[in-house]
Amino acid sequence: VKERRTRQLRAVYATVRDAVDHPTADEVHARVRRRMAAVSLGTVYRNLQKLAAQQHVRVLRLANRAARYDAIVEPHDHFVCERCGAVADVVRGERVPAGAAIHLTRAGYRVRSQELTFYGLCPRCGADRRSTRRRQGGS
Amino acid sequence: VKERRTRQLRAVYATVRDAVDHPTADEVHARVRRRMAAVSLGTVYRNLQKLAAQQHVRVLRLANRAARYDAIVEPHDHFVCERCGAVADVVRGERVPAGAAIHLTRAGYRVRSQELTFYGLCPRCGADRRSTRRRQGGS
DNA sequence: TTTTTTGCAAACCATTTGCAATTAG
DNA sequence: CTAATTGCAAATGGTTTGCAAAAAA
Repeated sequence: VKERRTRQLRAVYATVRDAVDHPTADEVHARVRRRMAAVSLGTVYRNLQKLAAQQHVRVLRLANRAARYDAIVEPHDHFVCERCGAVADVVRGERVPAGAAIHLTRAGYRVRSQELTFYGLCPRCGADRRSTRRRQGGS
Repeated sequence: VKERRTRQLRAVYATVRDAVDHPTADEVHARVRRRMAAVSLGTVYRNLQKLAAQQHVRVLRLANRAARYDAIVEPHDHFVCERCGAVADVVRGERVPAGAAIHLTRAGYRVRSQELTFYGLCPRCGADRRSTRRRQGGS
């Protein structure tokens, strides 16, 4: 007997899958709690890493402190707003620089994956520099 | 009166500048200590962030836990070995995907910087999968 | 002298872990 | 049944911070 499909696991996955804002473990925890009572943060972390190991979610470690989770596992990039912290998915407009990868491969490196992240200001924060709230609160 | 050029600040900067392995704050601390007695870790952190604010060093937050520091501030990418944790600089072989950036710009985002990181196995770890030490210890 | 910086230790925050009690299969 | 999972709380690891003493300018 192994690999159980617990209520908690399902809830954690559903939460990440339905989120559009790349929530942190804490945010996932808060959202899961709104649907079912008393799920511990530790359990959320454990399920999150289990899902990551199974490739059902991707872990994003951007400039920020806390890791963020993304249920879209297909290759794509991200944009991080340096003002409000929001993370957006970026459609890969053209193939990422094969040049560097080939360079590495020739030098004996085995490239397994790559991550491209853009930093700057999102439309809301870039528009005018006063009237923006710090975060789009994870309710 | 402001912005003092202390022995500690100089030592921290010199250490990062002379390093080729993108050391963590802890590693910088250890190396600084070899040159001058009793410098506290807190001071190393403070100086590191001061240098970062002045753009004299770049802070790298890769998949690992601890931040790493790089004295090369010109745009370039990195490769992270998933086995030994080593970080290597990558010469940007060809222009980074202008496509995605243009896409973002058109959508109202202001792109200020970008970071491309490759993950995989470095030559040493990829060669054979047994005889490799976990880290290239910072002597 | 005056103000920044340091050292130290405690505080913090995100994440992990040990263990007894639950629970899915 | 019984091994995997949970909840809880304590432990960890990286980084920050308050404060009095030390040292640049």
